[in-house]
Amino acid sequence: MSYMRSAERQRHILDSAKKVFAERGFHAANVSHICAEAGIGRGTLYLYFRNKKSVFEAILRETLARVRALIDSQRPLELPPPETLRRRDVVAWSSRKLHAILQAVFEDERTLRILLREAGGLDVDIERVLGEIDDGLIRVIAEDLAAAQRAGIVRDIDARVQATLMVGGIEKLALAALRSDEPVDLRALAREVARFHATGSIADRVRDDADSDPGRDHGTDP
Amino acid sequence: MSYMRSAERQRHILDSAKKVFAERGFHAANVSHICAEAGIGRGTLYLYFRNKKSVFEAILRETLARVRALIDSQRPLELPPPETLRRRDVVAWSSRKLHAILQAVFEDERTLRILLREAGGLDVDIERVLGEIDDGLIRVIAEDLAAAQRAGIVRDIDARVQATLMVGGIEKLALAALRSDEPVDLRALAREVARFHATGSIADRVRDDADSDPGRDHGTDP
Amino acid sequence: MSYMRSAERQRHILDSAKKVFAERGFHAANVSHICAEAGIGRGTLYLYFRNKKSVFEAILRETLARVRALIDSQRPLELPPPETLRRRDVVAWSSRKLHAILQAVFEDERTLRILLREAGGLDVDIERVLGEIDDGLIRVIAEDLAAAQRAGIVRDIDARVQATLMVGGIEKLALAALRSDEPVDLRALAREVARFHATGSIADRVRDDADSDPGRDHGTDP
Amino acid sequence: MSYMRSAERQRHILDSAKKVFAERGFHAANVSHICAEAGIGRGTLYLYFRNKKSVFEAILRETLARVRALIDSQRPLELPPPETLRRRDVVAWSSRKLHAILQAVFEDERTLRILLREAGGLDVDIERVLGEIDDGLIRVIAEDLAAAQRAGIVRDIDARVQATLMVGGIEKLALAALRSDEPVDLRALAREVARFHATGSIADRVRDDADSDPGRDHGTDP
DNA sequence: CATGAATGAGGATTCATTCAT
DNA sequence: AATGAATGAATCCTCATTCAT
Repeated sequence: MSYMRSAERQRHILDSAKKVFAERGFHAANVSHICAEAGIGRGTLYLYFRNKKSVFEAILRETLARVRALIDSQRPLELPPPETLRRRDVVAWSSRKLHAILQAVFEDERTLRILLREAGGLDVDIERVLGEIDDGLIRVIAEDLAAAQRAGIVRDIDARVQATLMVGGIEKLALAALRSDEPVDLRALAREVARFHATGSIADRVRDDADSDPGRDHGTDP
Repeated sequence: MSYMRSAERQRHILDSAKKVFAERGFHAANVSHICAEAGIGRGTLYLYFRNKKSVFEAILRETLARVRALIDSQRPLELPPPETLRRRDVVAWSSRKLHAILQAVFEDERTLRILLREAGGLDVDIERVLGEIDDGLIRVIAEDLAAAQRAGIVRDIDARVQATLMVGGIEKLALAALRSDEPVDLRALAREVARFHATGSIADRVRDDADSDPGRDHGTDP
Repeated sequence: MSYMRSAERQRHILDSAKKVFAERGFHAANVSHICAEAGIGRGTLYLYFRNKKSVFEAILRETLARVRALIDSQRPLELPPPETLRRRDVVAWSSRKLHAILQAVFEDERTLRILLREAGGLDVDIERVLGEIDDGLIRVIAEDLAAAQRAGIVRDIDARVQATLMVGGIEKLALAALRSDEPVDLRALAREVARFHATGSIADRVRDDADSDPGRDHGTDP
Repeated sequence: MSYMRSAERQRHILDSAKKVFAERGFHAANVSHICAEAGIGRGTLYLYFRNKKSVFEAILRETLARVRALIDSQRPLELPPPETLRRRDVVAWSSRKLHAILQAVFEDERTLRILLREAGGLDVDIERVLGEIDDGLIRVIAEDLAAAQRAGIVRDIDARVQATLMVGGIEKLALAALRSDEPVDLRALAREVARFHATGSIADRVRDDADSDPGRDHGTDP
């Protein structure tokens, strides 16, 4: 491969590496695989990255950077009074918001695959970055939830826990899709999660807690 | 190490391996580490297992076996009519149920750690087992949800998706705990998840979808 | 190669390595060369030594150990009064003494070759060991010289400098021999050096410094 | 780096290389280090030298050239009759002569360091040059010694062996100085060696070999 | 002439697995 | 059955050298 400007080439290597890491995982991916994919000599990679690990880290850091950009760009939401909204509006809005966030973070399916499959067992530096990505993503969602709480749209629950549950749920759905080699439709996932989390699963026929009849006390384990 | 009958010894190796895998992850764990932990010679391991991978697989298969046992032992739930229940009863019941399941599957923290951190990047056989565990766990929960739906206690939503979200959420919470080296309290996690999923997050002040004012339709993306 | 007891095998590897290092020098000697010479697999070497460098260091340390043993075994010499000796007796005695020392240190020609050819450019740890060997060898000789001084057999000169000169001289002669692929005859070298250092090179016809005519002072540089 | 004529630049590279080689030794010195020191691009070095080895060789050959110049410029010494000299005159003269030679050969401390530390373990071509330098240096000194012998100032000993011993001694002293990071004072070294070699170390109280009393036989260890 | 991006041969080292004892 | 010494395939990385610009 002929000359290529430095930044361009680094980008190219990163993309090739992303592909290889997504397909094989960190350990099964050899430096040789990456270089072959990038169409470069094995030594060339080391002009742009300190070692294999740092290529991987660079990929993760790009994602982390996107997450941070998201955090930085976040403005306190301007929300209408709850009385003017219907539940389906909230779900739709929340779904769109979620989708935007997911799209920004999981840019492409390869990134998604890498993030979902390399949960750990790697180097400690790498685990930290993975943790920060998780953390940032959860925080972004939690902040929107908190804003919605202040606006009276969302119940007064622990926003961070709620956000963690949403992220975990989404990732699990995505992982299932990846496992069956279906393409992952982030928009659909976002919609699904938004709906579930908004509505709750208990049927209306169940009585409200405030209801008079105390009945027998639940909650003791069998 | 003194005399030990074959089955006993295999058990012992498995436990030692579980400890080592939980601490270091599959790749960083050497056969030497495992044998040292088990107090046996390196050759001995190969009398009981075909290779390193199959030790790991055996650990996962034990978990899978527990999941399957759970599936097999599952009886269609006998549930009271929804009108006799209050929401908090449902949450409490669901929380207990969930906890029982999680406890059965994630036996001990080591297993949990292994399952959460080795999401992939490993061998294809191993990934399949991981997938089956996930699948089974989700199915068990989904079936209970379906039963609750039939009993009119749970809304008519996609039980499998709901179960997936719950599992994903729980695991994400657990992972966060593991990352900060806190012990994982499965009961607390189960309670949290049960509550969130039961109730939903939209505040009561938001109008019902059935409400008269049609307004313009929000939220359906083109 | 079949089983061999640990100490024996380490010895065997060390000998093979000594041969290879002597022939090719540290850098040109590959681990593969050493293992091929020893008739062992490449991994086996690492059961006995941490790495290539430490094999080399072990060889040097053996020599250092011999030097130290020499130092420890050194007893203050019992020497006859100088008046009972003739110069040739002193030379003969000194030559034998020197030879014994050289033989103890430079055990075999391989060791000699290694020590003479790897003067430096290597790792800092290794250079230190080389320095200590040099130092010890010089010290042993210097101590004998000092004893001879106390006995009035040797002039009152700086014993350490004298010893350094002797060692340097011997090594240079040996190196010249090695370069022309002659076998090194340590006994002959010792004799030569002993003679030169004993007698001095100025002819008798040169006047003694004590002689009357003071003349102008030659030789002290400004 | 600004414009520089070919010869000048080659000179500049050589000087930079000398510095780097002296500091790090041949193997630890990278082409990159040299080029960085010289302030040139890595490719440029190859316009002036065939490869890394030939840079090193060029440095050695410069020294060899100086040695040869010394040989060529050597005129048979005009020496006064020994009876007109005192021993201290001889030492002083010999010391100055030696110093002049050493200075011419070991031009600067860097050269000295390179020559002393890279005794071997390198390429065969390089070893030959090193051998020739040694050889030439010894020959120059030997020839002066021979002249002094002819003039009756120096005893009738093997001049070449004597010269080798002197060179070896000097180099060992120099090496010790280098090891302790002291600057090497060639003049002092020359003086020391001249003195030792002139005088010899046996005390006057030891009887002359010519003495009548046959005494006991020599050569048996005490 | 000068550059430095690109290259890939070469070498050290690790570690799962085998097998003689 | 148990061992652990021996193995060598596998892989990362360095760095002298080339060559397109």
